[in-house]
Amino acid sequence: MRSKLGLSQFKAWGSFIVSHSRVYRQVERALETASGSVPYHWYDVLFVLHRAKDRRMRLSDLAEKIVTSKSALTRSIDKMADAGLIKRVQCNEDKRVQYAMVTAKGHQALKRSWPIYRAAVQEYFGKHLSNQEAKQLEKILGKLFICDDEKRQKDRGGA
Amino acid sequence: MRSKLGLSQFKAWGSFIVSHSRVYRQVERALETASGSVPYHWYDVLFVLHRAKDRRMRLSDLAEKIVTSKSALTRSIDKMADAGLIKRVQCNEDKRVQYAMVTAKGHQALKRSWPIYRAAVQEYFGKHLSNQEAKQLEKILGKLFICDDEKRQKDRGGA
DNA sequence: CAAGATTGAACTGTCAATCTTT
DNA sequence: AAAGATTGACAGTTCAATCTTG
Repeated sequence: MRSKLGLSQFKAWGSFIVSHSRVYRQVERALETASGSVPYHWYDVLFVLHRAKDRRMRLSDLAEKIVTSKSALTRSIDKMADAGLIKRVQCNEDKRVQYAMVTAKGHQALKRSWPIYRAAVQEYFGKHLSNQEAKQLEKILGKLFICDDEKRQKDRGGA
Repeated sequence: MRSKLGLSQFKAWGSFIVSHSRVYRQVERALETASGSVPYHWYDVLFVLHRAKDRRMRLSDLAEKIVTSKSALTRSIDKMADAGLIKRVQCNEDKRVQYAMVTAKGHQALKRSWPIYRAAVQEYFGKHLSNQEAKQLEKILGKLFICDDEKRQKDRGGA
């Protein structure tokens, strides 16, 4: 915890940026080009909603979970609703609130996309790491955002 | 090296994605909002050009180094040239080739931005990692793209 | 025809402004 | 006035088509 950026940290930063851009793009592309799968961003939305209580979530909460702005989410949700993968539901207690809810079709899309997603993550990421390396990596990267999460922790056992 | 994605690897992937999006955005924003600094993307271009031979590089090579498409780079370079930070230079031997070259003004912009960039990387990334962790991280992440780099290695000691 | 680079059209994400509800 | 969400204007990205040179 020094106040000035060390060389090791700077080099690690470089690897972080480069590895992410390479790997992420490849996974993204794998999902885009495979037939029967949804774009990464949609996958993410479906995945989070699927695990949420009643398979629905407030748009604000969803925007925090996945990482987008509210306005971007509004637009994604519109498109996904057009595609029939999710449904908008108004909240009765507070009419400002909109829920996004996975539809049966959305659930199917998630199930169809999962093998493609899994295979891509394995190919471009998992394949290159031993179990030990993967665990180390998770632990180290966790330090980068745990501080944030402690602030915005509204996630009450929603795993 | 298994053929199926393991749980450790999948969890590491999750950390990878989340940590990157959080950290990267914050660094990006730090550069955008600080006065006298250039956007991250421009910084990256200036940084790479600055270290290149004669402070210039072919657009194709540059596009490979930083991670963008050629068309995106063409447009960035145009804007940066408008801003006076880089200069386009035609190649005499092969008139298809365009070089991008850092100008004095570009060099100054790089120097002005560096402390801001360094501070942001330290604040949102380096601060959270010990030297050992940083080294481990770099080593592990290196495995993710070394395979790619071996294929496209045209980088003859350009460090 | 291939390689380097550029352009146009379409798309996506972002900021600020706005609308509704509390 | 603040919170949740949406919209319009705009900037940046991408794909395919194009232009020029080799």
